Amino acid sequence: MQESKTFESICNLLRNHSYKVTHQRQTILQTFMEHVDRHLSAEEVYMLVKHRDPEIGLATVYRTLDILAEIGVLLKNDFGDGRSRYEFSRKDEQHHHHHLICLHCGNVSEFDDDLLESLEAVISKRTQFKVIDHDLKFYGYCKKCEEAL
Amino acid sequence: MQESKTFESICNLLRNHSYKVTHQRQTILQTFMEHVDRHLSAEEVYMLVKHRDPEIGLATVYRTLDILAEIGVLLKNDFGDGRSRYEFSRKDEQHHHHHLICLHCGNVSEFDDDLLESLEAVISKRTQFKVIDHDLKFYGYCKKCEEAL
DNA sequence: CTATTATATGACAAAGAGACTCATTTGCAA
DNA sequence: TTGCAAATGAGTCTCTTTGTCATATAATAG
Repeated sequence: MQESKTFESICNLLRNHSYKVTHQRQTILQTFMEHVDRHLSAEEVYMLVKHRDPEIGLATVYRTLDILAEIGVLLKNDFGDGRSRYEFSRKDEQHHHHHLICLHCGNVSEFDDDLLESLEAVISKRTQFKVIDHDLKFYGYCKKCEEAL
Repeated sequence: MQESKTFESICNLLRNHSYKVTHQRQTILQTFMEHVDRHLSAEEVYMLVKHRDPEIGLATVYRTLDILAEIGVLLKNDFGDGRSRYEFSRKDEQHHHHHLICLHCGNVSEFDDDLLESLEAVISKRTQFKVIDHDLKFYGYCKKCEEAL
């Protein structure tokens, strides 16, 4: 079935795709796994990684995140704040979740729903567009900010 | 009711917001209105505007588009191609349309639907997030590209 | 119609994310 | 252990967008 995303399994995934498992990639992956809850940008990962190994360069972080996204470990998101943000992809999800983006603090939370499946079908029927994927974002205010305002 | 978006009405809208109606802004607006069908980027508008008045600077185009978006004439979109793209906002639309983005040619078409209204209600009920706006994009292949592939 | 003034403009610099370059280093297979 | 393709780090470069500032110009008052 679905292979659980352990550190080791991801290293194997890299090898299966002919990518070398360098210590930089391991450090970046490890760091990322310690912050699954957040939607980190490359720069943020870089900062966190620096603690563990100050030798790692920013370009390597960019390259590694790209690769992890390419082999399906991470998802690259654009929340409109001018930088890409990554999250672990949960392949077990049929249709990925939607994001709730706070206009005040920028925090991103998630929401599961499969309403879009039916909408994709409607689109295919009504238009000539073959839908492959979708991206749904909600903008508003998280509880904390809503209360503070 | 809803004021129709004529050139003149937009000029008045500018004045109402204490913006001057300069000849540059008029040229940019006029140019934009001749391409309502497309989702132009600042650079593209700049190119088109150059024909009419080669003196207009790129910064002015950026500033004007920003202003037009701010006063509700245009909508600023992010289709993930690394630049903002503008379209006329149709205030008469309760809930704005969604975009169908072709992964091959990059062309953007539109799709109307109000399914999201109910989804926003569900979110408000199930989470503590106060939804203000949403953004739904579908990625896939337009008819032309689908046939060509 | 002219003077006044705050706003807008154009040219250019600069910011910021991210991709590219290339000499050096390093997994890893033989 | 060796060989080499792949990866790395440092720096440069690109691209979109914003900032700066001296000059120009709408809108307004007179």
